[in-house]
Amino acid sequence: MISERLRQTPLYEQVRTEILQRLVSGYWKPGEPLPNEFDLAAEFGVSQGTVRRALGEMAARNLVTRIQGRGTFVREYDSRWALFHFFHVVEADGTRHEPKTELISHRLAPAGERVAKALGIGPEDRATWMERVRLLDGRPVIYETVVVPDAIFPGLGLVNVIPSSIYVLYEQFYGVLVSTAEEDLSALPASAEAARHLGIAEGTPVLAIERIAGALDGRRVEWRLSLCDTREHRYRNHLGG
Amino acid sequence: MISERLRQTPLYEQVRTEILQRLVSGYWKPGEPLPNEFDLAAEFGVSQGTVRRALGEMAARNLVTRIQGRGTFVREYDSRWALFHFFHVVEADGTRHEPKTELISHRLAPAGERVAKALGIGPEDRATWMERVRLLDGRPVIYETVVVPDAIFPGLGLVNVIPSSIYVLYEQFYGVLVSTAEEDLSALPASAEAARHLGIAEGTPVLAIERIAGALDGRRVEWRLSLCDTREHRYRNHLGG
DNA sequence: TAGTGGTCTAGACCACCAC
DNA sequence: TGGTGGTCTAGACCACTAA
Repeated sequence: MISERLRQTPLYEQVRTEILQRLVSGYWKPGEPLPNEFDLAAEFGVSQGTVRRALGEMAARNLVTRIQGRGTFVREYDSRWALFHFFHVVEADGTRHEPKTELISHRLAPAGERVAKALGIGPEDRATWMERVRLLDGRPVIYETVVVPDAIFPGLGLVNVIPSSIYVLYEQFYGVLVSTAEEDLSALPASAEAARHLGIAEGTPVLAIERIAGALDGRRVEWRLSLCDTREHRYRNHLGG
Repeated sequence: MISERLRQTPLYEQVRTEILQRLVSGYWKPGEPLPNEFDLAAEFGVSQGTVRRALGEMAARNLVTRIQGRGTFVREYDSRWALFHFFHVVEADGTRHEPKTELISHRLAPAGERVAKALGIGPEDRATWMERVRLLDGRPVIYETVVVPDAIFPGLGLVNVIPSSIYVLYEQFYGVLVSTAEEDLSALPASAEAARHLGIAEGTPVLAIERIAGALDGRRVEWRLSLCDTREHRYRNHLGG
């Protein structure tokens, strides 16, 4: 029950926050339908229109999916959405292809200064380190290092199989839904290691994407450094509109 | 007057489209207030709520600014908004600074194959070419080439002064409001020319941002190639949320 | 105080889906 | 056919701005 009339915050924001907390807490799980608007309105003690507004905003943020005639559903992780939202690799002609992923290494180790600072944890805190190569048409185009805190993903460093879409793993095994990312882009000469994995000469310019991914509840859950060979591919950004 | 009840498209979309066309056509000019919701509703033959929804969506897309107690205003170009929306240069520590701009050259010439293809014009069509350097703390960090069709910006190639924020010029002198951008990012070795302007060694990796900017009415109005020295600065992207 | 946008409600009707 | 979300309306009241 919401409906405190002393409110400084609008009712629809309170409703949105309450619904969000239920998603975060797992009270409603990905893929499940929410109660309909009238039931939610009755439960929260507001009108249907207020619930509608809250749900509409959540749909705009991709937290729920609304389907006319069927209902409102907790968003399931869609690898294509992620791929194109967080990783817009395109061919020179603008077409998009889904890269394949090969896991190179995978271990438990301290986070270290740089990652710790990015994720807001201690440098000695344990984390799972993964190295991967992404391939397009069988040729390596991205060499990346992914680091996640063991406190948030316990045991991930010991698992045998890491699926290609790691964000699906985060969601389905740990209930962590990645919803935001902050990326810092720069150009670097390829290190010896990166050059080896990408099959290019050491010192070749590579696009470096340092990403901090955030979960629904605002926690920073992943640090990632992607080194991209952009001689034949581009990283695309669409802004505005 | 809208309100055709045979509609396939919702009324609020028709209202939005009609208002957008008035912005594009200059019927309402940047900075000017729109009529209030009731007057617009009466003019279009819809209810206030429908106008409200149309305006709310336009506010979300940054086309108008709504201020409680004052009214709804046609958005004026805000250089800071653009800078951070289209060009998020950040220091290593994440702070943002507005770069200064120096115009290096400025001439009228054919668009050429690459630009013509990007802008959807003919390679022989005339265009204004501008070269600029952007500086942070007096040091060059970005060397960029900006090309715009003479058909859209007639005489720009002959003007003496080009202001630092070129998008303000587009808007105030030509009524062209840049609202979208598509960017392709890659890493390149600095050419001799870029190296000279950036004060770096030839072959140093630079971040290349090839941008096609779109106007409110959907026309592609600018092609731009920015070569960024990212040794001490980053280009930041915020996704999701 | 008058006028604006912001919130909230209540209810009608439509479009779509599943059964 | 019944239930869902989508659109649209009408009207009340609030919050903010400006004169």
